[in-house]
Amino acid sequence: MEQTESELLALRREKLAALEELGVAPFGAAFETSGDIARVREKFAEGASFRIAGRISAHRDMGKSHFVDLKDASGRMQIYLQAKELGPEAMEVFKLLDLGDFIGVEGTCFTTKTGEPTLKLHKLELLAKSLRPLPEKWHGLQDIEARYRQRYLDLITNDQSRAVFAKRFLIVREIRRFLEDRGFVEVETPMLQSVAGGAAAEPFATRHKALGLDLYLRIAPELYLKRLLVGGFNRVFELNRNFRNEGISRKHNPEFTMLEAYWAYADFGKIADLVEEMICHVAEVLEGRASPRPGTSGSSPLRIEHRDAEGNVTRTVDLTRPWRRARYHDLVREVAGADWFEISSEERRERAKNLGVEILPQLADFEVTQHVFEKLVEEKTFDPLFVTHCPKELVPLAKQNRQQPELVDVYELIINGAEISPGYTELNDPIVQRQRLLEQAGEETQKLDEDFLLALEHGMPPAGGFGLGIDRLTMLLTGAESIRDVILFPLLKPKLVT
RNA sequence: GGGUCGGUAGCUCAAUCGGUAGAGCAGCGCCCUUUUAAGGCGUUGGUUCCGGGUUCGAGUCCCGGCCGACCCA
Repeated sequence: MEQTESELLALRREKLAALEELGVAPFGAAFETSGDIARVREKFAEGASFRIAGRISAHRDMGKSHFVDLKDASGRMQIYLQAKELGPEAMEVFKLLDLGDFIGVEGTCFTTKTGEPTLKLHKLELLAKSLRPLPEKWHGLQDIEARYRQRYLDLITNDQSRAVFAKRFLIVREIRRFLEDRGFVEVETPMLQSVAGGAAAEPFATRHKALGLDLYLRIAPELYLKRLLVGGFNRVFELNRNFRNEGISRKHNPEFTMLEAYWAYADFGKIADLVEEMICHVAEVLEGRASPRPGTSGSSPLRIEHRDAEGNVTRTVDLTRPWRRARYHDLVREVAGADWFEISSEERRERAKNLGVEILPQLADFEVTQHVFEKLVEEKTFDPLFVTHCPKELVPLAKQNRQQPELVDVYELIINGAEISPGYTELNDPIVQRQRLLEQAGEETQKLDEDFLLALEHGMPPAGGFGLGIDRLTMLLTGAESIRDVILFPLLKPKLVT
C-alpha cells in the first residue's frame, strides 16, 4: 500500500540522495562548539572566531551571498555565507540544505550595516537533514491539536510554549531545593500497587504476568510515605506521577504530577506555614528575585499576572503574605447566611437553589454544603486562601479535631479558583484508621490495605502532611488556561498524523 | 455521557445564495555580495477529516462516524 509522497517530502529525499552522492553524511557526527548560541552572542567580539550548531530557521538569498538564521534552545544567530569564501564544493552542499536542517559552522564575528551580530562562515558541516518542512515562521503552529500531538513542533515554533515549560522545570527544581534545604528527603515508592489507596479515585488496572497478579497504577503515594514515617524517616517527600482513571478537562489529565510530603511531629498549621513559604519562594525565584530570606518575605508584595494572547492582564493573583486562613463553616456562612447550619436540611436545599447552586435530591446533607462551598467560595477565590477545619466526611484520612470531633484538622489551599493543596494533621491511630477505611470502602467493596494498617499498628509518629498539584501550581504561576498547556504530552486519543 | 463550535495545500488562513477550490509563507526556477517577516519576476502543489445521501452540480445542505476545543454532568 504505497502512498504517494507529497512533492515537498519527495524533494527533500532527493536532496538527501544528492548529498550522499557528494559524499556528505546527511546525519552527521558530534560537533565541537564554542558554547550554545546565547553564550557565543555574549562572547561576540569583532574578528573573533566561533563554532556554533543549530537548526536553520530562516534563509535570505542575496545571489552570491546568503544570510541564514541558526537557532538552538538558547537563541538565534545570523550567519553569512559568501560563495567566494566557502568555495564551490561547500556551496553545492549548501544548495541542498533546507529550513529545519541542523548544521554546525565556524566563522568570524562581524556586525552588519543594520547592526546585527553575524558570523562570516569559513566552514559548514551538515549535522542532520530534516526530511519534513517545519511550520511557518511567522504564525507558528496554531492548531491546538497538532501542538499537543507534535509538541516538538510547538516547542520549535512557539517561544511562549517553550517559556511555559522552562518555568515548569524551574518550579519543580525549586520545590526540591526548598524541601531538601529543610531536611526533607526525596523518596520513591511504588507506582504499581495491589491496593490503590490514599485517595478516593478510580485507578487504572494492569497485570503482572509472571506473578499472575492484578495491579493498579497508584492514585496517591500517601500510604507508602506513611509507612516510611513508621520506619523512622521524619521528613520525606515524593514528587512524581499519579494516575486516575477519570474524565479529562481543562483541570484534569489522567496522569498528573503530585508532590506529597510528610513531617513528623508537625501539624496542619505548621504545614500551612511551610507550603505558604514554599510557593512564595518558588514564585519569587520565577520572578527573578533573590530567594526570600526567612522571616522577611512576608512584607514584600508578590503578584502574579495572567495575560491573554494580546498581552492584556486578565487576572492578578496576589500572593503577598500572610495568606488568609478561615474555617470551612465560617466561609460557608459568609456566602450562604449566618444561620446556614441552624436551618433544616430542606431549607438548606431550597436556599442553595436560590443561590444558583444546582442540588440533586440524592445528595447527602454535607454534600449540599460542599456544593455551595465549591460554587460560591472555591470557584470565586483567586488569592490564596487556607480553608481549615473541614467536616470529617470530606477527608477520611485526617485526624479529628480534639474540641470538635465532627471536624478534622486539615486545610485546603485554594488559589486561582481551584484546590491546589490539601494539608493534614495525619491520622495515626490504627484503630480509628481501620474504621475510616472500612467506611470509605463501603459498598465499593474496595480492598483494605492491610499491610498499611499493620504498619500503623507498630506506631506512627504524629505528623503533618500535604499534597500539592504541580500541574495546577504551574498553571497558576504561568497563567496557563488548560492543564494541557503545562503537560508536555497530554493524553489524547490516538490518531496518526501525517 | 450531553450540548455548542471546529477540521480546506507542509504552515497560517480565504472561498458570497449550492455554481471552475484561492492568497501569504514555505518549496521550485531566474535576478541581486550587508539582508533580517529581505526584495523583484515566474511557477508547482488539494482524498476540502472519513463514509453515505440530496442535487444537473456539494468545501458549502442532510445523516452517520473519527479527532479536537469549550461548556455542562
